[in-house]
Amino acid sequence: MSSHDDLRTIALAEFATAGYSATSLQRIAELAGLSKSSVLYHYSSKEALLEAAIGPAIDRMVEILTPLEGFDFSDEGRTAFLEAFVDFLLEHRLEVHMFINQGPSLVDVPVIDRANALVMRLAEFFSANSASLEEKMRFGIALGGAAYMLCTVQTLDLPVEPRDETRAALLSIMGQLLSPIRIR
Amino acid sequence: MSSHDDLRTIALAEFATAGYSATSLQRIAELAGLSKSSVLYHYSSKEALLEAAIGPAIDRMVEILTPLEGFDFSDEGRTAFLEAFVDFLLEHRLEVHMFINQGPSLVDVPVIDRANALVMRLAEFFSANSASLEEKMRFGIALGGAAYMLCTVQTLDLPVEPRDETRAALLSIMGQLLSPIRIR
DNA sequence: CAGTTTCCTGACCGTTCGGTCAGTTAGCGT
DNA sequence: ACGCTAACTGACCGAACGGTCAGGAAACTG
Repeated sequence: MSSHDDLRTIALAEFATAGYSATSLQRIAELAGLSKSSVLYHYSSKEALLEAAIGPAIDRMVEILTPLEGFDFSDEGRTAFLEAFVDFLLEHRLEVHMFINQGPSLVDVPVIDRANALVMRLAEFFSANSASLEEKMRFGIALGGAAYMLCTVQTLDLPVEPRDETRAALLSIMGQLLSPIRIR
Repeated sequence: MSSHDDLRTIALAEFATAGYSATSLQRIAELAGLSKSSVLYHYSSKEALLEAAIGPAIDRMVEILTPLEGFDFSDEGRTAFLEAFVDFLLEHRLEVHMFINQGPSLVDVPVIDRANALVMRLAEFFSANSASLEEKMRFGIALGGAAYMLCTVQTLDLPVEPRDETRAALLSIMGQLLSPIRIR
């Protein structure tokens, strides 16, 4: 893989696990086997590296969400969206963990503002119709909980494989949390 | 309130919202209307301030958890524990948010190691008997989700008052997530 | 072959970090 | 009046931070 892509991957992993502020360019350079100057050759600043790390995931989620806005979440398309959402979480768990847990603390960084706006749009989408307090709380728990759980698999002794089983379980849990109509 | 307690409160709020690494002693000093030297007069180091900020909450959770370990979570004491757990989350939401979301990134700090050990004990307690993958995932989502949601109330347009309603809703959601036996 | 571009580097810069220390001020018991 | 202590401060320190810059090595291009 090219140094350029290497750096993006390494930076994403470090930003997500150690935190953006706590991750130095020196650290990323060492993990990539390069000098700090080389990191700044490929990405003009630390912020540019952050943009490269999480920007594509934000764009992808916007792609998924945009055509659905305006439709009711309780429509028949709900299951299909839930599957797309869960697959997105599984594929971009590091990115989601990043802008969920560090978004509020990194305001004024452009790419983070985009991420925070996306989270707001998601919240509005899920609570589009008659959202009670509990339903809003359910959305917050589902989103923050999935982001946390998917990045703490090793700490909690959770196997990430087989992927299919993880996906099925996550679908079940998220469906239960986000379904506006529940069995009492 | 004394400067000593002021500093603890301010530091906790900043650590939880902006992150430990991203919060400077200078910043805390300014919020408290003191000089950085005064902060280090009351607390011998930044780590000591962190210990004062989240240590008591860790001790309190250990107090709640310890007498229950060894008992099955599905016993009749389950509801009582769930209520105590939810009340703990509501009272110490900033502290929980801190060591849930920054715990993995601050290893080798003694008080954080204590927090991480506590999370492990909690996980083992909840999954004491026959925990399937999905049940472990449910625990992770419940814990991380509650920590996230309770600290993102303003972003998600969630009212923190009335407290009773929040508590009841949280009890309902956490009970549904953590109950080992569910309606299929 | 010469010229250009790509990739990479060490030296260096200004700033901020956590932390130390000597010293000042104010209150309080005697 | 005195000394003692708690609260607080500015000056200062070495280290690490993000970032700049001039230049070296290698590969591609005419």
